[in-house]
Amino acid sequence: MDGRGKTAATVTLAEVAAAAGVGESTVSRVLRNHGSFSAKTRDRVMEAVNRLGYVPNMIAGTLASAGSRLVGIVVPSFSNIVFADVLRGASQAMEGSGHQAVIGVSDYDPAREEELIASMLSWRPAAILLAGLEHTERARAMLTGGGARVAEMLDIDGPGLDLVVGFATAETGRASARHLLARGYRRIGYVGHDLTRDTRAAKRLAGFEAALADAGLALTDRDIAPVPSSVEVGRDGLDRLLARAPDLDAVYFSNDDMAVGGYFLCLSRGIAIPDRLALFGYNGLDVARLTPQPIATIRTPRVRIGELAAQLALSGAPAQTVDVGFEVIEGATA
Amino acid sequence: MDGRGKTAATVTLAEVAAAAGVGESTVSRVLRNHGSFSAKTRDRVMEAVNRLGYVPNMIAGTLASAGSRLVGIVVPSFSNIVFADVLRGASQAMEGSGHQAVIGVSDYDPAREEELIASMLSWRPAAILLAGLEHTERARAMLTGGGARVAEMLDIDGPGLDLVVGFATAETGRASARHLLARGYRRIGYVGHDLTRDTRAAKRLAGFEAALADAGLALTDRDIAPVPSSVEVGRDGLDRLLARAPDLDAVYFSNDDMAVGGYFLCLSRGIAIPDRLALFGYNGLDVARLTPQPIATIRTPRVRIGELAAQLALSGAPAQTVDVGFEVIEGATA
DNA sequence: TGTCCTTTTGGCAGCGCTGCCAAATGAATT
DNA sequence: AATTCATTTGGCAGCGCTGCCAAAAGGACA
Repeated sequence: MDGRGKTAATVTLAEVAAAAGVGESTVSRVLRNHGSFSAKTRDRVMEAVNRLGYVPNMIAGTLASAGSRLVGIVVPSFSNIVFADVLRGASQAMEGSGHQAVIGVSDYDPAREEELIASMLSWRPAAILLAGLEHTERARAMLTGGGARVAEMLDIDGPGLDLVVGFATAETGRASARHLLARGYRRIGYVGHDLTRDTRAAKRLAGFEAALADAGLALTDRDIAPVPSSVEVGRDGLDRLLARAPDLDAVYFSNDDMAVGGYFLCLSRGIAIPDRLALFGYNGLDVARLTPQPIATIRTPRVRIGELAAQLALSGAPAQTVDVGFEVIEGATA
Repeated sequence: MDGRGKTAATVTLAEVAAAAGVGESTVSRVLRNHGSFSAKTRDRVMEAVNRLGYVPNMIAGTLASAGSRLVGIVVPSFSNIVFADVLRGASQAMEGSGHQAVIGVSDYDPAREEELIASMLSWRPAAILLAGLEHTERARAMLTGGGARVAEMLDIDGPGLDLVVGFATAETGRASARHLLARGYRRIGYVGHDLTRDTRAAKRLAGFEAALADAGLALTDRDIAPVPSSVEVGRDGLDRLLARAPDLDAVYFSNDDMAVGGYFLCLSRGIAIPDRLALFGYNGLDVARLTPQPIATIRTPRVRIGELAAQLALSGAPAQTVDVGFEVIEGATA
């Protein structure tokens, strides 16, 4: 009554063994290419496998051998290209090694992340990959249980649970500020999105402000919308900001989506970039590189991060923190 | 020697049962809130669960009960927002119902998709969600096995295996052509990306050309780059196309990323839109809606498609094809 | 207090596979 | 032909959980 009609009786390894006239363990060895068996036996087994359309049952295999080939990945969002890139890298690394990704979306909610971690752990994954270092107390406790390797990605500003692969998040904010200061900008504003959820954006801003403070300056004004980042939010945020502080000479955006929105606003309004107003983003997004004036931003090796995290976690590397660095893209908007 | 040290001995249900002084099946019933048990028993069990930090083993549970709570999803790419949206919708629908997504990326390669389907099937998923209707013969055969529900998403132009949720792909191309024709454009070009891999883009173009043919017209020229779509490829494609056919009055792009690239080229070159050249995209992307002139495009309910596909597949709905439709966005570039 | 029915509980046989061990087979050597 | 050693093979006990069934414990009522 649940629509999952078991019409085609599932073929089991035992049936394959019977059909091939060999023992179960022999079939198992052949299928996993593990242990020794004669060429003749292998052919007999493979013939039976193909004839019966046998599909191995990983569930049973995993239970018997303890240790699955699943890798749990929890990201805050699918829509943000940052996580898409990280996932792509991780997928690449898992390809071939026979691992499968079980993916969950936390929607930037630590409680939801905790839930997802709990249910992933119940699949006894070989590793769990997470974004950032901030997790609930209970999540940390579950993760420290020791069952699975843990890799925290993107941010290395703090202590990790096991593997940490990323870059110095606050430092990207500092670097952005230094870039603007070096170019002579002094009346600097900030346009951002929900910082309580996006803790890494908050860390960037903190770094940015720290660098300003080092130069004896402070943000002239800021506009922070309590919603997820988007092109639209960036555009409207800059609009509001300029209404309040028309004499800004530069704006730091919480990321490139936001900055592109700001850029579009300037285009529409005929605001000269960078002479009248400089823009600085974050992420090194494709679209931000291809606007008529490439947007000044910071590029981070996201695909590499996902790849490296998966690689290290699955290869049994010792607990460590890897700094993959970042790169300031000068662009033409600052 | 593989780094997956089982330091913390895994707590089993039997241990919880012993600690709580009840039988195993009682613990199982309490944990799944299934069957009957007294409030007192429940408290005793939960206390033991929390004290021991018990994490249920889904692998064992699934094996015992036959029928997993995993849902396999194969998408062509992570980077394309289309699939990110579909995944988001599917995730939403699975949330709460206790299902987990096992996700694989085929990179638009049917052979790779087949491999992924095979390995997902070995996890005995409750359902498999796929993009499009084109699959290898062997993939179709495996899917028809009956073990899992199948939902093919995004495209409904053809026969499906089980559930099909999407819209008429070729018709989107037709609608785009009709829109341009109705506005009086006659010298129309096409800028596209690798059509052998992206079969849905090919179907759109076929529909577009069919509608032109109905009006006694044909594409004036086309530029098809044998690479994945991107803003850059769209920009460069339009550049080449205009070099060859400077008198075009409108261009149809394979999608919005490409169209945004074309739009940026026009901005840089000072090409007046839409008077000198009209642009038409596909996808209804956020960024395309927010350019100074919103790009004419077609919006498809992608999140809804993922959501509906997962919903139907997991609720045991009968095999069917659902047309969720699409919408022409007039924009300001055509 | 005894009877009957409902609710609650525990025991245990699998689910399909792998890992271990012992047995069988074959090849090489005396 | 007998012995030794390496290779190949099969049997079977779990892995941790669920589903079934029978047994125990309560409750209602006579």
